Amino acid sequence: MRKNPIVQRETLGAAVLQVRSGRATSRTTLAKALGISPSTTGLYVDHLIAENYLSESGLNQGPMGRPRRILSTQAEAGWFAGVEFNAQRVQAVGVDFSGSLRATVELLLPADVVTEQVIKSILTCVAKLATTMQGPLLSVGLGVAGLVDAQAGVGLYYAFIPDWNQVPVAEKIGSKLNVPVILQNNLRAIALAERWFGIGHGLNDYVILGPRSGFGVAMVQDGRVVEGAHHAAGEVGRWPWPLMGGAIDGQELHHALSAPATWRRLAGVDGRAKLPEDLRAGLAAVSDSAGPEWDAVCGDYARVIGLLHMIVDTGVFILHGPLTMLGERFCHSITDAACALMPALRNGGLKVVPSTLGDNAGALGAASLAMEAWAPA
Amino acid sequence: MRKNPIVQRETLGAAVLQVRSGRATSRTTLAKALGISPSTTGLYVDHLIAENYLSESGLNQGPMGRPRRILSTQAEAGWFAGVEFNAQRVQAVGVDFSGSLRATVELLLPADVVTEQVIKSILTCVAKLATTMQGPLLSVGLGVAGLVDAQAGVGLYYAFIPDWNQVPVAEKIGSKLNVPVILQNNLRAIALAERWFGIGHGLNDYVILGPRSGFGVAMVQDGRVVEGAHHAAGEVGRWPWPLMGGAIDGQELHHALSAPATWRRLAGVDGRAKLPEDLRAGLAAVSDSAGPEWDAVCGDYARVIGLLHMIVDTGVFILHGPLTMLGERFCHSITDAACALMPALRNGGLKVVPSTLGDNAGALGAASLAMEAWAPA
DNA sequence: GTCTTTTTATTCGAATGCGAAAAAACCCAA
DNA sequence: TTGGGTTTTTTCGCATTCGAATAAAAAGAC
Repeated sequence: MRKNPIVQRETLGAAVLQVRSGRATSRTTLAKALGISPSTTGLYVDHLIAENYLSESGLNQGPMGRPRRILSTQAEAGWFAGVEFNAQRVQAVGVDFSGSLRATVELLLPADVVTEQVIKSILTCVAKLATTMQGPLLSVGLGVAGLVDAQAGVGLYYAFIPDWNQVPVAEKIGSKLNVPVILQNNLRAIALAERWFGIGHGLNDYVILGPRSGFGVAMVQDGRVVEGAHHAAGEVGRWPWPLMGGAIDGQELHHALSAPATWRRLAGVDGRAKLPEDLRAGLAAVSDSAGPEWDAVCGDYARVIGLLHMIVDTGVFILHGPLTMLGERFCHSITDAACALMPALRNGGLKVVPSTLGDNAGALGAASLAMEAWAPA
Repeated sequence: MRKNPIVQRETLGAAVLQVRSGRATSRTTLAKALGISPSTTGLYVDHLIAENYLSESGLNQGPMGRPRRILSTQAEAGWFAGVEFNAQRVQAVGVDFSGSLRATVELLLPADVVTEQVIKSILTCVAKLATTMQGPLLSVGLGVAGLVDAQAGVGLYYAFIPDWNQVPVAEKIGSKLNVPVILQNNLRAIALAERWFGIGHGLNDYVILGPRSGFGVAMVQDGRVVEGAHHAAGEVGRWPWPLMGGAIDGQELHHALSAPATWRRLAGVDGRAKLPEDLRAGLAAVSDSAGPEWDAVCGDYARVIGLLHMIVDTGVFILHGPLTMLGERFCHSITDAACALMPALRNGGLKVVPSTLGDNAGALGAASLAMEAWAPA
């Protein structure tokens, strides 16, 4: 047995993250990943095993030498809640300590929803999850629509809920549940979801494309989610459209490239046409991928993505939202169109891919927030 | 006298930076800035004073309590060289340990310059500076034209020097001078120059606008210079132009908004017209700030800046290069035009300002690189 | 089998950084 | 002038972290 008690909460949390993500599988690799000495790492691991957060699950024999003692997270050590909402619904997921999705809940919101109802629905979702999850709830991540001050835990503004203004969400939820509550804008949460559950695994630079009721992007640069000086990074939906239009008629990008607008353009109906019940299904039914409408839409996406790419130099664009139903062919058409429009992109590894995550990416991202923020008491 | 010898080079360097920047003026404020305990900070300061890097320069009495013992950097402790080049010239500055500009050198390059000549000219500049600077040379910062891998210390590519390809500049220079050599793209170096010598002081988010022979931007987000996954962040010069043009005629943004192109447009001459000897003077002579050309140019700048602003959400755009000669009126016109074109910007604190730094901003930025990287032996 | 090589993990003394308390330096008021 | 209040700086013991050496665990050679 070792000697010292341990205190560095932060480092313990970081260690668990490394193990959970699979970046560190043994004491030695963990030491390297955390940048601390092997001896200290041993102490930390001992402590985490004693507290039942980690366990050893067999040996891993390399080409030679003493085999590594494989470290794993203990799934039963507790769970994380990830909740995301917009004006229509609340989605929530429960994720065990190993990072596996274990439960899903969805709650529809009435048309004239107000702040207090949203808060209550969030709490309801977490309570429902709690009935199926085992172990204690460790922390809650929240993907919040609209502008968010993540640091302060405050929802600043959301156009589709009238009284959603300077709402101290983290405090409101946290005081009821007595666990840490972490906020982030829901699109930026999705960026984290890709890191933990999707294509973003191991990537340090990528962009989430979020054409939904509006159009926004979330950027990850050098492993960090970009928030912006006024929490508004990636709000390209309000770009003027067309980009070079001389006359100012108030048209903005999301009028042309939001998910409903895209459907209308592809379906060849005008602005007054009723949207399908299920937009995803409607988009999946778009079969024509060669007509002039298709080319026009892909060209528009290509322009936006190309411009973005040249600014932030990321490379991978991950398409989210209903438009993922258009599949690979859509992403390919966009890539092709971008290279055709912008010579500068031809050698530059531009890649557009549809997300492999489903409709609950936001909730998964919120759960990722919770996981990343957690540290043992 | 205290007890312990000190070893954490990194922390010593960070401490000096805090003092030099004026963010920390006493042991206590330094402790807070560095996030280490006051007791340890005391040890570090003792060490730095003993080694003659810092000194105490009097007392600062607050409203009550024991007065702070003011810490200052020792100007004579050594000096930093900052060198910047492009295809035309090499500029270099010598900065003393307190961060004051002390010497300037410029060297013109021949029209058909090749890599080895550039390296030699850089060394010549440093040697010239050394004759006027006192104390030992501590480190060299290099603002490199074109694509740069800062981490590796390699100049990747620069269009205007034919054999500038995968040049291990840091190694080449460092091995001659036997001091650390730090590289960065020259526009990104300017971003650092603004932090240490200009408007960027205290700002965490801003963008450098660099219309010169081309057009690029450098971004600072959350205090960090953005480099991009392929070292190409901010290369907006290759945006297609006009942005929404249907036909692909290979026109790109820098054809319209580079410094020479801007002069031509404002002067009302066509592409074959000869440029003035001194572009800065030529631009300063542009008196008409109301005609249709002026509006067109400002509108174009406004578009670019507006789009950028909505992506990265920074707020302050600092104009660099020859166009600063157009002064405040140019920046105001751009801001006005941006707000007119993009309703979303009207409440959002968009600010465009001309840099107060002169022609040697790049060299100053390179010196900032050197200062930021230095740590005692 | 035993010994060498290689890699991982642990032991143990040394030292670095921290926290709490003390000291120092100043103001102000009585 | 003296004592209380306030803030900065230093002292000092303790605990955490590190580095180097050691132990452990396997593969392969002989």
